[in-house]
Amino acid sequence: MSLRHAVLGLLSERSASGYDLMKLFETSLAHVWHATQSQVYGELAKLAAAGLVTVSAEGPRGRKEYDITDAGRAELRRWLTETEPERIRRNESLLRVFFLGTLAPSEARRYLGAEAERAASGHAALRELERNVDWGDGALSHHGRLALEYGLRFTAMQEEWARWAGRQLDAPAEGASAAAPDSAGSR
Amino acid sequence: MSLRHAVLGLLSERSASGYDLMKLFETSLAHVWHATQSQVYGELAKLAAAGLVTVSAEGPRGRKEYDITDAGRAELRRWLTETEPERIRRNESLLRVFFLGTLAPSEARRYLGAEAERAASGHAALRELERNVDWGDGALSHHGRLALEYGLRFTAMQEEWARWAGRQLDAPAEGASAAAPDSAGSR
DNA sequence: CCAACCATGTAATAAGTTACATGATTCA
DNA sequence: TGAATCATGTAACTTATTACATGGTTGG
Repeated sequence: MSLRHAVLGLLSERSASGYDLMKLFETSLAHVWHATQSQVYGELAKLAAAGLVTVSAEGPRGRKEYDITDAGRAELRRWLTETEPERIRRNESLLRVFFLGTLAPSEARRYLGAEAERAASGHAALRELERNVDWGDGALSHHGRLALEYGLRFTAMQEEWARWAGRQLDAPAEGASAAAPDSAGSR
Repeated sequence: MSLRHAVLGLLSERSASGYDLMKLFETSLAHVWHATQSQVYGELAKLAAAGLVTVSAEGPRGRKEYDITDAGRAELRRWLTETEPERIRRNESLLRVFFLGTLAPSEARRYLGAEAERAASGHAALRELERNVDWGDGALSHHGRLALEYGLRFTAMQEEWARWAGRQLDAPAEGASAAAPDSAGSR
């Protein structure tokens, strides 16, 4: 139930409306936790009912500003310190790799090439983001910097892997014995 | 709707029952696409209704063996060659990083330390898997080898990142200027 | 004979997506 | 005055999780 904690986390930095939160989900959290508008509004209502946030002000156009409560902060803290993050168990790109054998070799190579490109452009987009974000806001953007570095390393790793995997397809399919010099084993 | 394609992909290698497929989801696809038993049985029924698989045989204990049909193979192929994989947009571990500022520094450091440990033990588990899997089965395990290498590189990257991020917490919070020598920028 | 394993399914609930519906305010 | 933006919500549907329910077969 991490959407709940994502909302609490954002509100722990500053109060915000559903609309404000959506913008945060689309910018700062875009690569980390996706949420739709209907999810956010729904979750805010549930959080308010549970007493973890309150409507602290109402503005023009029916705007409702939400504040995190002490109970909300306690729940955020409990989540961060007492629960383990769920491991990622779904990766569509990688799922496809399992079934590349059903394609012609040239098609499989094309897929891995496209993967490398996607990773490279993801990397470039993060570099761009790095230059454009105004660092120095709150703690959130300070830690966001750490997440961005993760993204940079991740996309770099993905590209390298995809290029390596592409070369494996060309190499003789002799099984595990063929450890590439470039393999993770070398680290 | 990748569960559907995961099932088709597995059946493209060999026919299987729902029970057999579940074992495959728990072993080969464990780190790549998680599915529950009720999802698998439900999906098989839907696939059969759609004509993408057929019940090719019935065995003891009500066992139903499923075969992929030509329409099923066509759909698998369409998915692999004509659609783009969905990017991962949810990463709970990384979401938590954004909110580490709400914790005491020692707690934040503990979190990143635990992340490094989790990555390291994931890496070790994959190394173990690498030694125990009998390579040389079908195309599926050949490509599974590629996915395993991805896992090895990924967990290595995660551990390195978590250790780096831990050091960042100790370093002065001067903002973006403090590029670590270890940063992705050095590559 | 009984434990382990094989084997399939349903029900209830939760989480996530897509589309729709509505309207106020600001500013050029 | 009209476009862009602010702002909230609901409905229908799909996907995923958890728990339950049932029973057959095999092998020590």
